[in-house]
Amino acid sequence: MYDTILNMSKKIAIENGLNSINMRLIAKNCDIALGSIYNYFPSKSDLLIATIQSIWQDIFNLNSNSFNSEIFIDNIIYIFETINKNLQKYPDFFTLHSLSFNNENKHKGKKSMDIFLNNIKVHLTNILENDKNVRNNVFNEYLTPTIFVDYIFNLLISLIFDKKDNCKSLIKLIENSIY
Amino acid sequence: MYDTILNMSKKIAIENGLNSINMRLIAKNCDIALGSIYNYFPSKSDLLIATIQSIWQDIFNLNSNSFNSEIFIDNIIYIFETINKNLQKYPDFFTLHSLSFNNENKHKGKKSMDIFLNNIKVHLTNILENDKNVRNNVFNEYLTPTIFVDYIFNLLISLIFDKKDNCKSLIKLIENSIY
Amino acid sequence: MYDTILNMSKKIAIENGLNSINMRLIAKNCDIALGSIYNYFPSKSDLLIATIQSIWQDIFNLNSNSFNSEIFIDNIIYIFETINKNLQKYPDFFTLHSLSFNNENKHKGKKSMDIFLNNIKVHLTNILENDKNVRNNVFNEYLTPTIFVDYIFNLLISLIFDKKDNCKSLIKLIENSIY
Amino acid sequence: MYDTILNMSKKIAIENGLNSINMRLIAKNCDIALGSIYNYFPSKSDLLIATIQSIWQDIFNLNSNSFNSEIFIDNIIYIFETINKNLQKYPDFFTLHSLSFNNENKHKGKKSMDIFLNNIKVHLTNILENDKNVRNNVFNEYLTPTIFVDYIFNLLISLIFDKKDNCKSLIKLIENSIY
DNA sequence: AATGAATGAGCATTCATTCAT
DNA sequence: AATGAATGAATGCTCATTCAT
Repeated sequence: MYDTILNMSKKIAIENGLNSINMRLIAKNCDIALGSIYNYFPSKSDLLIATIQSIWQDIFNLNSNSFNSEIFIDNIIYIFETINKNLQKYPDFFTLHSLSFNNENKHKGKKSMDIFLNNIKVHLTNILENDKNVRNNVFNEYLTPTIFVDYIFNLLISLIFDKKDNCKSLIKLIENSIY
Repeated sequence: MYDTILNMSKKIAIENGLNSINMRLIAKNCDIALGSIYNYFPSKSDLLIATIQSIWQDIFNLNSNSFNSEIFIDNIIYIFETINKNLQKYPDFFTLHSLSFNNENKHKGKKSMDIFLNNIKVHLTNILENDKNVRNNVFNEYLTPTIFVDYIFNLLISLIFDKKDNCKSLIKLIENSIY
Repeated sequence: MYDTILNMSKKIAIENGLNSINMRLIAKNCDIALGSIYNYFPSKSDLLIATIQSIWQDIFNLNSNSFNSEIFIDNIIYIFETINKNLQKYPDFFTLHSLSFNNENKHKGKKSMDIFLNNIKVHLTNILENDKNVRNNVFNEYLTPTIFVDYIFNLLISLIFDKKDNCKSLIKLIENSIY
Repeated sequence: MYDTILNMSKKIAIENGLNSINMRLIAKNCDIALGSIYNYFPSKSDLLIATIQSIWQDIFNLNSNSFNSEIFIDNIIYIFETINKNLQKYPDFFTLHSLSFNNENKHKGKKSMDIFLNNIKVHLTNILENDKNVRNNVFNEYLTPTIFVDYIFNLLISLIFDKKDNCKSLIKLIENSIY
């Protein structure tokens, strides 16, 4: 039941945007009583947080085991392709304009999300730091490996959102930057 | 009157977030009648679009004349600093969690915004293409100057949102990438 | 419109008790839109307070001018009869089990009510203190005229609530006590 | 189990008011299943009635044996002091704004309550009627001993609700009235 | 152009009660 | 007897929009 509700919430979010999620609609589409939702999610806010997290999990379904290369650039390609593959489950994903939390839920939701994404970033940073192909003098006190990974991750997400089918331009940028 | 309404809308948006904009509140704070707003903005949606555009304009208040250097990197620094300066008018800007449009308004609003930002990007691209310090083989069929500018712009905005007080890490990235 | 709503609220309160007041029912019975109520009463709580106060006012519609006797006992009779007369407007008054405010509204509502009732009590106390028929040694440090008036008022209300058609027993008690 | 539920209901009623009693909360605080309550109390209404009666019983825990004086006034003092002592178990008693029943339960609940209180009143009336210190001509066809006891009882309750620590003013009133 | 009262669909949330296990 | 998930009517409140004046 928990999953039924959550999946319906995800479905609605993806098809019509987060703002169109409302408890009545979910109940109706799940063919359950309105009150039943509250047995599993104490408030709409909680359901929203669970929904967003679940969508992110679906899309960023990468476990550390998957990073099978010691070459930074290969991992980026792997991530891009995995995400794109995962996104096939979400053909309407891009009407989902904003996966960010609103002000109230920011504190509750943001934290667990950041931890989740951070694991990937830390892993990437480790690989980058041990990548022997990186040329000298690429990093300094301002542009650290951590910040560089942040930047690349940021651009990667943009590519995804822009529905690019490859990340070759980003790869070229990385090559220019560090190899 | 148009401006009175628009400015109040901006004020509310910046202080409390886009979602807290509502017609009644604006009318009340402007000391005008609720119905009067509709003489200037046919719907809330239109007011929202105008509000967001105006905020962006305030923040990206760069006219092409301002780009006084032929060095790409100098223009980036100039943009970063100008935006940061403009932002001093908006001390609560960052409670404005999302400046994006919702589903309905997406089509209406996104377009004019893109045109606006595009002017800056085109200008930057021109400068980049004529920057003689750029090393060879930096661009290819995937990573074009246009796309590169997109990327840098993207990262620039991130720095702003993250309240960074300088863009030295981004400059270093650019140097690594193209000089 | 304000009065339409208030009167309907009073009607419902008197016929079915305070707890059966709800915004939808009032709107429906008034043949107006639910939202319209909120143009006049910002919240149910405010409507409730206004309702209770208005009922009390209707029932205790005594102005100081009406106290035309210098004899304490005559005023008590006058008050009893006036209230009973006013109550004819409220044949179902006694299903209104409790006219007290709930915890939340207590502070807001109780104050103005107390001021209202207090005026009558102060007036009665004045008359009592100047009533020359009162025998000696009736009051002491514990039983002051103010407290005595409180007591008598209290019993008067009980008589009203018990639908007594006269207050002769109370008069006898007063006579025993002070004359 | 019956008592566990009843006591929890009393606890909640006294700490937060009758209106905050709800079946879920009681079940949770008793660490039993929601449905189990219904094995002992067929409806919330029944639980409410039992709760109110039990609170009254706790407070008016006077058995006839306790009336050990033949002097009416001594019994009043005894009742006042006993009630005040019993109330020490209920430090938050006075947030319990109304111990009366709502419309539906009125008929069911009021009756048994009245019988309970009536026993005390009858007893007091007996004592009053046999109190040889009572002066002549105190009672007549309107003010009977029964009604007088009603009055005094009424005022006694008021003193309790007003958190008075003694009933000396009431005693003085009684002395004035009948001795 | 200006006004602002009226509208009413829409929303989150509560909670007594039922009933299959 | 005990359980607790499921129910769904009920409720207070919001707010974009309309329209007669």
